[in-house]
Parts: sequence; structure tokens; C-alpha cells
Amino acid sequence: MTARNASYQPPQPAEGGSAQGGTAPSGIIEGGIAARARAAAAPPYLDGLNAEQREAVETTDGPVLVLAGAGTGKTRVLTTRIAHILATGRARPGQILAVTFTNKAAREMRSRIGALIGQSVEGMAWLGTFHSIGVKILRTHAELAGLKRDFTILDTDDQIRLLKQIIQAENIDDKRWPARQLAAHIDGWKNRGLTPDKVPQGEAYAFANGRGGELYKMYQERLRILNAVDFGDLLLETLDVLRKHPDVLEDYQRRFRYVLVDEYQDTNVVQYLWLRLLARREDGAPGNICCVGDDDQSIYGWRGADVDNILRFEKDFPGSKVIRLERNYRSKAHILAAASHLIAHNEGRLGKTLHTEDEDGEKVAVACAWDSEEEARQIGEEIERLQRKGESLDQIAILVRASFQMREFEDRFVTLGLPYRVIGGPRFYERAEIRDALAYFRVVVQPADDLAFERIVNLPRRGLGDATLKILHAYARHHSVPLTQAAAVLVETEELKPKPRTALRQVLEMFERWRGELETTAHTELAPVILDESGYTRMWLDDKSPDAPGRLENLKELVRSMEPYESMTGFLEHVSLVMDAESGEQEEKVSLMTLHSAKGLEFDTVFLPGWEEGLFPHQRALDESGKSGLEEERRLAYVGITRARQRARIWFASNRRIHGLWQSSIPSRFLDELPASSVDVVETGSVSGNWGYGASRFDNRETFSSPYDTPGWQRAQGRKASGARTSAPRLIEGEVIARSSGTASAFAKGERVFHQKFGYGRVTAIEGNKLTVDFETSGPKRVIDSFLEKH
DNA sequence: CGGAGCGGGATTTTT
DNA sequence: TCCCGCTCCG
Repeated sequence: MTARNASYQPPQPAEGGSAQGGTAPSGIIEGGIAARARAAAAPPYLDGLNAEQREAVETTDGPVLVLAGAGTGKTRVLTTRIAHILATGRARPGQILAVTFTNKAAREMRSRIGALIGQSVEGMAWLGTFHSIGVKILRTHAELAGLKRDFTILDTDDQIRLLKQIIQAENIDDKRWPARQLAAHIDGWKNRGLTPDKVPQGEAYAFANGRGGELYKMYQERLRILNAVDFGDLLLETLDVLRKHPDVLEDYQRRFRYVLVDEYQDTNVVQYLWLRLLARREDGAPGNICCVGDDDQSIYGWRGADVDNILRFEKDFPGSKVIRLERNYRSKAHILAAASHLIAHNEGRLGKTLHTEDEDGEKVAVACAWDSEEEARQIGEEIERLQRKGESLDQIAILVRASFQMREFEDRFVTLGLPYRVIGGPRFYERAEIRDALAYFRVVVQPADDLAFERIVNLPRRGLGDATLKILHAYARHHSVPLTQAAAVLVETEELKPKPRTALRQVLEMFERWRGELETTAHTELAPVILDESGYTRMWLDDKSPDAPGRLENLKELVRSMEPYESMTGFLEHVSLVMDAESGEQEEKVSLMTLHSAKGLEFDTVFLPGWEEGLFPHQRALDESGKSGLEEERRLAYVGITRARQRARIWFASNRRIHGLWQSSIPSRFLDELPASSVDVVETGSVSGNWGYGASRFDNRETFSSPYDTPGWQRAQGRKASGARTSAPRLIEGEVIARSSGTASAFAKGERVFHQKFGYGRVTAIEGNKLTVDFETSGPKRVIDSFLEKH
């Protein structure tokens, strides 16, 4: 343990991330002679860890679950633990399996381990995302899965196009049974480890009158023919190989002496099965697996994550140790109190009590705006105020529940000239022009890539329309050959009309030429040549739409991004797994993102707008998943609040436009669940108080027998019991504020009415409960009848 | 082949 | 209301 320490450097203060500031607790605090003795000999990388963190680092053997609350130094523990395992000679870098969900997390871990042990971590070949490790294993044993080693990885877009082809080939109405939906089913099945033969009858029946399972099977067969896999397969097929080939499995079990898992609460069933298999010793006992996670931050249930995995850990891994990290190093006390009190309303949780030694700080502010426009305006003003006080815009974030909420903020920021960045929007590699360019590269490298070939044969237009493609498909299907090969045969026959035949021959010749040049030319030089010679660049140059220049710019950026890769193949492999591109911005900007994409980030100031029933908690989460949906929404609220270091400001608007209609809204039940003692109700002048809103709405109880007796929950139940959401009266503390008639409207054409937002007007048209009213001050608007009063 | 016009859908997102 | 994708027609 000591001999190697010399080569390791003291820990660097963690950059940004979950930096844990202040003084390091010494061994004395931990107490006990043994602890002191350990502290005396402690290697420098353990410096600054608190007792629990240190325990999590040093308990290397057997299964360990580290319950790491928000801001408790989770990444630090994970990386230090790896450094510790390496430093003490327990394993070599290649013997540690460390999995994350995102590439970003994997990158961060890699760089932090590097900083910790003061050297590069190239040896850590098995640090990566579940998917990248899946690919690695699957490529090695491709033939065991009926694949060739150079299989292609389809992204969601390819997947849907392929499914659509299958649905259409089966003469199923793809309008009634959209490929997207089938893709969602298939993903769901794969997430749960279900191969086509294992899909429960009832679920298979849910798509296309019982043909779901059959279509899934056909899809898998088609993938085999294409020598391709989708994202789900990277996990499921790998699992299948490990299950069916004990010798292969044993090989990996022996190799991975230590297994570490980040964000364990986000794992789905396949990932869980995968880990259980890999982290088992040859004698069947659970191996050295360390899962780090926080059940309170499980917000991906809707995409297959199974919170039960973390809740069940102790049962799954007998003899395991559970370590709780409860000291928060991020937020001021009031923020932490608000978040803790809120999340305590959830029933299905392991339970943690976060605490901080930091001062109280500002109370969490709750403010009300008349409508979403005013909400954006007020927040904009507050940001300018903070900016004047010297706060960095980089330290300010607005976290919304749904992306449509972003627009109003963007509009406002543009008007104010306030620099902002949207995080998590459409990603670089998902843009059409990038996907087109990549399709060209894919066909060059892999002529059998039918999906890529189809995407660009006729882009730019070459006169190779549906008719030609149909002939190609027929031939390819009949002879079981890829489309390019079918094309090569068909250009030599009379089957195609002269025009398309020449065009097709030219396309094939181009690809042949580029393929030859790939041998001699650097991929970074060839890429622009391909784009130019194919006419693809020309296509955008000739395009007069306003976004064409931007697309050309993106193409240039794409070529630039190929630089670090040694070959075209290497680059494409990277792209298929890492769908993000780093952009090096330096200007200070406010961040705008959804609550989901905020997980793992932190800011001094966090604005949380849109805390209204129906939006947050989102109605759909409640309708589709009931209580567990509500609890996941509440966890999302918890994630939101705990992003803040210094101040959190929650907003709700009394009126919001949803799908073009103005709807009145009521404050979120989550506001009821905040502790009065840590909240400040902010008077915004005009309207707060209109709702009788005040301290009485907050939760004054220290404890609750059941969280489901809060006013918010009761209200929700009352609403649910009375049927459809729009037909039930909406209540605030007993007062009816809106009533929708559902079918026939109580209003007549020409009638004079009053609306709380627009004032007086006259009804000009009626469509069910949607009325068009010509308002005296603001002109004609479409509104729901329930917000109108007769006058 | 390309543009207009229509209907349906409109949480959250990674790989 | 707004946006996307598909169909239909010239």
C-alpha cells in the first residue's frame, strides 16, 4: 500500500463538478484508535474525504452500495476508489470494469482518475458507458451472436426507418400502427431483457392486433441480414452471449476483479442482469461490485430504468454493505431543507437525511406571475439584477419541466440581449445534413450498409426515385444481397430505364473511386472530396432557405471533428456511440435546460419556473403511471432544487398557453410540500395573493403519517375520481375556479363575456368548449369556455 | 420530382 | 397554435 504511493499526487481540487470545499476532516473526527492509525498512514489521495466517503473508498471487497445523496461527492468517491484499488495493487487498470450511462460521465471519470493518480489512464480499457462496453464485448464474440465483427450500429432514426419498411412490407397500416410506437415497444422489451420468443403474449398483442411479437422477430432477422444491431442489442445480445457461453462469461468474471457502477438508480433490467453476471466470482459468490446511486434522483423510469434495482440491492447481493453519504457539500441549508422536506413525501425510498455544515443562506423563493410571459419577463429582470451584482451568467440556470417552456425564455433573452445557451437540444450528429454526410461515409466504408445507401442514393436528386428503389429492393430481397450489390448487377441489365441506369452507375462508380482513395488518402482529406463530388455540398449551396449557410457550416465542423481519429472507420465507430460533439464556448451565458438534463450539474442560482398542476407534476405522468409517476415527478423537483448552491427561485404562472389555448392553472402540489420555515413567498406586485397564496399553503408539519394526506394529493384524487381532467371542476382550497362543460357550451354566439386575462369581449364562434372571442382590448383569441364568465 | 395542403400530435432522453 | 410528415397533384 505504501510502495506505490510515491508516484501518486495529492488530489486536485475537483473542477466545477461536485467540488467539496473547505477543510478536510481528520482521522480524529472519524474517531477510534484504528481510524487514527489508518489516518497516519493514509495515502494522499484519501486526504479530504469524510468518514463515510473514506469508508466507501476503502471497503473494496464484496458488494457495496453507496447511497450518495445530491452533492455528497459521489464522483469523487468513485474515482478515488479506483485510484485506491490501483494504488494498493489490488488490480491492474485492465481488471477494473467501471460503467457509466453517458459518455460525459465516462469522460469526467477518466480525467478525474488521471488527475488523482497523476498519470494517464489509458490502461483503463473497461471504463465506459454500458453501450460502449457492450460493443467491445460483442465485437469480440460477434460470431456467437450471429454477427460479423464489423457489424454496424443503427441509431434510432435508422431503426425507425427499418421498422417502417417491415410494417409496410407486411401490409400493415403504418398510420394506425406507427413505426415509432413499435420501436418504443421493442426498446422496452430489450430493456427488460426480452428476446422475441420471450415477449409476453399480452404485450405482443398490443401492437397491430397481435402482430407485435412477430414484427419484433422479423426486425431482428432483418438486422442479422444487414449485419447490424441497434442500441438495445448492444446490451441484450451481449447478455445473451454471456448467458449461452459459460466459458466466455468465466473469462470476463476472472478478468474483472472490481466492478464499479455509476448512477445505479438508472439501470434497467438488462443492465442489472449484465452486472449480476459479470460481478460474480467463479464460485458463484457475489464479487467486488460497488454501485453508486441515489434512489431519490431516479428520474428515468419512463425509459426503462428500474428503481427497484437499487431498492433491492441488499437482497440481490447477499452480504453487501450499504454506505450512506449524507453530508452535502453543495447547497446552503435552506435549500437543502426545502429539498429534503419535499422528497420526504415519497414513500418508495431507502431514506437518507442530507445535512450540511454550511450556513442557512437565502430561503427558497416562491413567486407567482400572471402568465408565462410575465414569468419570463420577471426572471429575465432578476437575472439582470444578479448580473449587475456581479454574478456570473455561467452560474445561473433555468430548469424547465418541458422544452416548450424554453421558447418564452429564449424570446425574452433575445429581446434583452442576454446571452444564453440551451443545453440538450437537438444534437450535432442528429442534424439532417450531418446524418446525410455520415451516410455517405458509411457507404464508402461499408458498402453493405443499406440504410445509409438508401438515405443518400437520391440526395442530391439524381432521378433515382421510388420506382428505381423498388426494383433494387426486390432484387436485393430475392437474392439476399445488399442494395449496392443489387445495384451493381442491375446497371448491367435492361431492367432499369436508361436514365436511372446511368445515374445509378455513376453513383456506384463514385463510391468505388472513393473506396479506392480511402486506401491512399487521409480520411480528413477524403471527406470534403466526397461531399463535393457527390454534389451534396452543391445542393446546400443552391438552397436558398435561411438555414442553408448554417448547414454548410455544420458540414465543415463535421470534417474538422474527424481530425483526432486515425481512420474513417475509427471516426464512424465513435460517432455511432457518442452522439455529442464538444463545443468550446467561452462567453458567459445563462443556461436553459430541462430538469432531466440538469441532473449532475450545479449552479449558484437556479430558477424553477412552471410549478403548476398539470405541467409539474406533468399530467401525463400522473395519468400513465399514477402514484409512481407522481413520485418520479417529485424526484424531479428534488433534483431541480438540489442543483442550487446559493439560491433557488421557484415560479408559477396563473395562466399558461398550452397548444395555443390559454388555460388557467393552479400552483403545483409540490409547493404545498415545501417547509414553510425555509421558504419565502415573494411579492411580485401585481398578482400574487390572487390565489389566496401564502404561508398557509406550506407544509408546517415536521413529519407526516402519510404523504398522501396533503391537500395536493387529496385534490388530485378528487379530480381523478370525478373522471376526465377537463370535465372536472378545478379546485383551489375549495373554490371553483374553472369548469369546462366538455360537450355543449353554455355560451351563445354574440354573447358578451369576461375573461380573467383578456377582459371583456364578444363570442364570435363556438367549437365544443373552445370559443373564439373578440376581445375589446386584445382582439380575437381562442379560449376555453371555462375561463369565461357571462356579462 | 417537387410543392402545397392537410391531419395529427404536442413530456422527459441516452446510447 | 405550431410543426412535422405524408399524400396528392401538376
